[in-house]
Amino acid sequence: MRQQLEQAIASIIQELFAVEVNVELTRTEPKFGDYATNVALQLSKQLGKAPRDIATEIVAKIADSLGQQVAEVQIAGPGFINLTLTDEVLVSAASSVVPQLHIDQKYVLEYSCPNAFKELHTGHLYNTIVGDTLGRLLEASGAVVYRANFGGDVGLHVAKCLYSIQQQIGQDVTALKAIAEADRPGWLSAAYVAGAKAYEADEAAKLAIATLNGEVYKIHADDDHDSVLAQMYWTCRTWSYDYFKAFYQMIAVAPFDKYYPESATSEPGLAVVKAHIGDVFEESDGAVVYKGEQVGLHTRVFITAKGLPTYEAKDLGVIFLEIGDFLYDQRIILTGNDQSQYMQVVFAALAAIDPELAAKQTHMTNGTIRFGGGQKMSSRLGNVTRAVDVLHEVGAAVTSHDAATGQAITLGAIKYSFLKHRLGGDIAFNITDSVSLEGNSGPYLQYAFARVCSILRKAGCSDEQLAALLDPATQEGSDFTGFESGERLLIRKLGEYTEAVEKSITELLPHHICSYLYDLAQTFNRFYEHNRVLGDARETTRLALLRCYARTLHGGLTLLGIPTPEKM
RNA sequence: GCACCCGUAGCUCAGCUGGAUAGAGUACUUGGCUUCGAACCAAGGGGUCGUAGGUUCGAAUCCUGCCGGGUGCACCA
Repeated sequence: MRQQLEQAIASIIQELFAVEVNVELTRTEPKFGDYATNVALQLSKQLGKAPRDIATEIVAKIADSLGQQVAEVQIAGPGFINLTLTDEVLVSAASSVVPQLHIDQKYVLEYSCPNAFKELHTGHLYNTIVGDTLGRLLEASGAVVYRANFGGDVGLHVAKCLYSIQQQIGQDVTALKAIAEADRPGWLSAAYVAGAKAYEADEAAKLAIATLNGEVYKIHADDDHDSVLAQMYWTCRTWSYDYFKAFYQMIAVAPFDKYYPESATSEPGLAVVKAHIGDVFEESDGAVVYKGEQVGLHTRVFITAKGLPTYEAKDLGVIFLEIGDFLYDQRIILTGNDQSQYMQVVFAALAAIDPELAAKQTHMTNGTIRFGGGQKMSSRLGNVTRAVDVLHEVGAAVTSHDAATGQAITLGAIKYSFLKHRLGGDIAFNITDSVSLEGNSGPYLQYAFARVCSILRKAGCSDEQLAALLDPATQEGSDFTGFESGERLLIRKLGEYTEAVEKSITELLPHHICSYLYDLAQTFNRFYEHNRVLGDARETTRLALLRCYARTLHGGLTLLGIPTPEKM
């Protein structure tokens, strides 16, 4: 709709002044109209005319030729052209359709990426929720999305954990069977913490852990599933992955299509780097490095002097594994923003190896979660907050009638409080504010939805009708007639849904949808406060507005991955 | 030292491909439920958009310097 108008105005200008111009219609305050454009101001210098004179000529033509869509057109201020749309256009714009911007494009989305044998913390929680939502946005816009999860299943952290386990159970693998399923994550985590402590405090332990580290690599190299250590390792690795999967299920995110354990990426990573020593990489002090300075970056080691692949090489390895597995058009990797310069070097090296593949890479970053007082959580400081703790804390603060609804509200509160911020910066997470059911929060929107459902039911809408209404596949009807001013504000706001979603999809920034939905809910609440629906002479039109609102709110929340209970 | 990100109301944040009086939430003050769900709505105070310049008809938005905060810079992940 907007694009159509923009093009129409562009061709009017072409006709009048013989200039090519990109007309941009922006939403404007209701008192000015529905859309505004500043083309007249932009053209002023080029045409050597006063902006208002240019606007006058354009406006006359618009009134002439766009009468079907534009009810009113005015010039305001220094030369803005303000358009007021006809009611018919407003109605047709108010659909909860998601623009199909990525039809049949294949995306690999890599996010979450926890290390096996370790606990999921708040950073994983944030990253996972954002990654999941980006996936939903891409899928809704027609893309095929493969979700990949790349995590460390080898390395010092694993050895520390195994060391502590050996201290506890010796060589008795069967002792692992005694640990109840529910206790496994906590038990592993405790083992890691104990192992890490021993590593710091005890020289003998440090040595033993270093040896274990090498042995774990050997388990992979030999594909060993029989030795005592191997049995211990594989058992605990499985526990770890089971724990991740259970957690993802608990926070209701889409399952991952594939896990790429770090152990599987070493070999392909090493191979790629070694194949390009000389033309891309060079040897330096026994290590293989990429000299980033040549492209304005810094030098990084890809293979250590001992011949081991670093994270850099493994990251290259996973890129090649994923293109082999999925033949993607685009790959998006989401990590903490502390990795942004690191990733630039990896991508620069990749660009030197395979420019075409490098062009398909996008690195997106999320900031750090900070808790009250701006205090950063870190495992080193011992104040790291586990992801499950956040769930429990928020869950405890939610009061609800039944468990399922309580869980929905908990997830809504957490997800929304993460997603509403522009992606990239650090965010302050305040448990009290996030569960607060007032203001710009997930529960506010959930409540708004439950409320409109309740009204629709009262108006005679059966469960089946409601379900059909909320189903995106259902064709939207429109029994609207002309609007009163309050109704018009609501239908106008409903029409902005598609634009907000489009913005979120093209920029891969979910927060635009959050802002929009909050705005929408507020607009509705204002409308509802001042206008009677049931039993009113305008009931038919107003109920149609309510249905459209319910559908839009539901669609938006679902797109974000936020549960939409119909009662709460 | 070099590089990247950030600095908007007391607090938490939108707005940033330049455009009309800089917006929300929260907190504070006040008003509105015998009437469709008040987890709501309405009203009020609260700002030199870090700072100094520059570009422009026009800057929170673009450029430069400075101040303040965060992060990253060779064999960890």
